[in-house]
This record gives sequence, structure tokens and C-alpha cells, in this order.
Amino acid sequence: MIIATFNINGIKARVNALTDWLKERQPDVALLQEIKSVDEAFPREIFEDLGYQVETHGQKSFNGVAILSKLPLEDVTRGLPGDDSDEQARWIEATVVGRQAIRLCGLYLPNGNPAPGPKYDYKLAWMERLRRRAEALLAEEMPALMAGDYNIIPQPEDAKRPEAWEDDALFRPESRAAYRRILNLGFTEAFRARVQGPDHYSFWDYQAGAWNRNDGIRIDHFLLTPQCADLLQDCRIDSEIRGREKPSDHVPVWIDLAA
DNA sequence: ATGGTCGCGTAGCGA
Repeated sequence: MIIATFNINGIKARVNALTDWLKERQPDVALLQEIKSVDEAFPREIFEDLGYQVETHGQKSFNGVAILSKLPLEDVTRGLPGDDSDEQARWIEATVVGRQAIRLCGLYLPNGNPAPGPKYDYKLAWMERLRRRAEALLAEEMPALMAGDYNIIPQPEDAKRPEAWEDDALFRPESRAAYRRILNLGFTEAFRARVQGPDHYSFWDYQAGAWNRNDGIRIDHFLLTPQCADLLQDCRIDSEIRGREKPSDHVPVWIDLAA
């Protein structure tokens, strides 16, 4: 089963790029972030015609997550638990039923810049809520994953120029510690379980020719529970997508599970 | 130090 995560940076602007990639990669599931659309305006028919069930959790102009699946989805829930006053659409869950059931959590973690400040406080508070949800997920002892745009550069090797990110909310020590705290509960980060070394990125800024200089960062991640990690066969980044017409600033990352 | 580029929505914010 191929499961992908892709921050598409606006569904309206990305319909062609996204459908082209879906037809090529043929993922069973695509977790999408930054749809930047309300649910009613999401062009669901285009993806239903490609054979996907469409579940969205959108908001006007900003954020928004979605799940596309060729396999049946069950028990869809929207919103990260822990703060009923949080109106930002950054979390969606569903169970995909293949040969075995996998619990999927699609997330768009807050950027947090500028740091320090209220946006950074929101990021760290959101990560603490994520940690609590992660603990509950592990306690279920079933194959489950949390994937999406984490807005976290885990290690210096995950940036072409780590020194440029020293004071950034994506790389500050508190951000990386909060991410590590979740990982160390017992998750496997799929990409680093399969691939070592530098120069593997999932995001290149639109500005200053970042793509042409390969000035990227790796911020889109798959965290797998032990039961899910046992099924991991592959993890790859479709970086070539970034060089196409009208690309997102992120590219898809996908895993292949024996499920 | 500044500005560099996109998307949304049609000004200015978020990234």
C-alpha cells in the first residue's frame, strides 16, 4: 500500500500538478496539507473521477488538510484534540482498510515564525497536544502513522544551509526537542529508517532560486508506530516534481507498506 | 540589512 504526504499549497492552483502526479505515482492514499479552501469549494469530483474517496477538513484562505484514498476510509475525525477553542484546520484522521487496517493521521504543524512570539507559543502548544495524541495512538497497539508537514528540520543534515535556519522556528532547539520528545515515545521516522546522508529535501522556497541551487530543507515526515514500522518496505521523496510547471514549494513523500 | 516569490482573493497576510 502506497501512502503519500504532500503539502500542495492551495488546491485551486494545484489541480493539474496534483492530478498529473496522482496518475503517475498511483498512491492508494494521499494526505494533503494547505488545501487553503473551505470544504464546499474543494474540487472533489476531479479526484472521485480518479477513483479516490475524498475527506476534507478545510478553512477559508489558510491551512486545511485532506485525505484522498482509493481504499475505503472509516471513522474519519477532524481536529487535533486538546483545545476546543483552536479553529485552525490542521489535523484529520481516518482508518484505511486494505489487507489490514491502518490508522492515518494527516497533519499540518504550525510554522511558528517569528520566534519568539505568540505564533511560536502556538506551535509549541500544538506540539504538546500532538504528543498527547501520539501517546494515545501508541497505546492502541495497532498499525498507525502520523504524516504531513511537520515544519521541523530534525537535524543539520536535513538542510542545505543549517546555519541560515539557526533562529528559525523550524530549527530552534525547543522545536527540535519537542519533535524528538514525540519520536522517542517509540515512533519510527520512515525516511531515515531507509535512507541516510545529506541532500534529501522536501521543501524549496519559491524565492532566490532555491530549487536551482538545491537549497532545500526536509520538513515533511512519516512517524510510524512499531506495528506500522514492521510493515515498512520503502520511503521515497518525489523531488523531481519541484522542477515542473506551477509546482508547490513542497514535494510528495511516500511510503510503501506491506498492508 | 534587504528583498527576493507564491496563494488567496483582490489588500495584505502567511509562508
